[in-house]
Amino acid sequence: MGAMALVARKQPVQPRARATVEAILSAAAGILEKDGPTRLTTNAVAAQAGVSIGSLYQYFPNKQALTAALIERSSGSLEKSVAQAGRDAKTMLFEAGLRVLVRSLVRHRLDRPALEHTLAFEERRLPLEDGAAKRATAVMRAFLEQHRGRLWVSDLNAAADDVLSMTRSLTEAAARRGERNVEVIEQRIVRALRGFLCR
Amino acid sequence: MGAMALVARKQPVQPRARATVEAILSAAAGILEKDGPTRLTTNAVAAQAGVSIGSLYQYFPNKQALTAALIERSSGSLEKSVAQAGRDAKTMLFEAGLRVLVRSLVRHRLDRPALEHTLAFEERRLPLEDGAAKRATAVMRAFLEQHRGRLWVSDLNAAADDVLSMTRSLTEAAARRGERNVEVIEQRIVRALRGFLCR
DNA sequence: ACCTGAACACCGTTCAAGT
DNA sequence: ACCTGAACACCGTTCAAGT
Repeated sequence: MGAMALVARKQPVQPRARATVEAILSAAAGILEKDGPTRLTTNAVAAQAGVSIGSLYQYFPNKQALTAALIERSSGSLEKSVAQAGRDAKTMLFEAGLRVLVRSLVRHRLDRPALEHTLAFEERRLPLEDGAAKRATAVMRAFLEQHRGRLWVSDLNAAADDVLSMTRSLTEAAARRGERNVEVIEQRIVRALRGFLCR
Repeated sequence: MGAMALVARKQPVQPRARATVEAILSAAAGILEKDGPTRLTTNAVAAQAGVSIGSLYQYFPNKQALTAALIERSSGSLEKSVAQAGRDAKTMLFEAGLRVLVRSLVRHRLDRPALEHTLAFEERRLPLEDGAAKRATAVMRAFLEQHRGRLWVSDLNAAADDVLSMTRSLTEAAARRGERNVEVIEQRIVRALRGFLCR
């Protein structure tokens, strides 16, 4: 029994192996982005990466572990940029700080909308402890705490969660309509968030 | 070639056949809700519905058509309740009307959160012309139009789209945290929407 | 340490045969 | 008109054999 393993089975140590893992991950990302989860087959990934199916299973114990690795990679890069935005926001007034934080979220999502949308969906289904995603929420929470005085909300954790949800869904809705202007989207989201949080 | 068929292959005419289709659909909904899309296999659906796999394929040309049917069913019932809310809202002040509309959306989503979440995700991937979902958006658009004077927005279609997105994501976030109090959730969403739309 | 590809169980889908 | 289940191609995963 035991929960299914979702972490990499073994770390690549030689450069050749690192290249293999890299090729597998970017092939998976490409397929997920272009054709969606249905077409993400381990055989297709191995073929597109130019390695044998056996090599794939040497580093990933199963297909879900592949997706999990993509999620970790994505939320890792998100965490980085949100953390930086959080540091910048510390010395700013509420609205400017909020805008900087929102910008980092919008940029991340708008970078590869189709891929990020799928990953976000899978993230909720996979039993992974996504440390990076949690830390991104914590940054938002810390920002809200700093401005608690002007906020309406009682539960800061829930509020940070809601802020990320709203930002995600508004970014996605905009991307779906074909909007690409980060500033316009960002301004709209900040307005929605201000209405939600303040007063 | 040609796009994959997503509509029912043939309509059941005899009562026995209608019962078969009904059993298939509710088995599919149950599996999707309980175990998620990965476990939704045609064999599992047929087994749980108590019919042979051949019977399933008599009414649904492929697995996606099954999901498409669930989506149609869900957005059909959503449309109904949103349309009613829209009629009620017509004679109300802005805020009360908005609340009534939001309530119908929240209720629908909170009814079977896991199922609706999966269906919403699949809906974006499937090339279906979802008339009911579009009509639900149109109801919201009409409501916004009625109160255009007090709104900030320029593009009413985009605004209606955003309102539905925000409502969905905030409802989902709340459901994920275990919240079940419709009034509390509804009030929070209305506040966010007011901030987003007005001024 | 790393890679390969045949092999097996299972899933989507079809079809010939039934009532 | 409706139902059945064996059959086939394909996908996830393993494993014995290689460098």
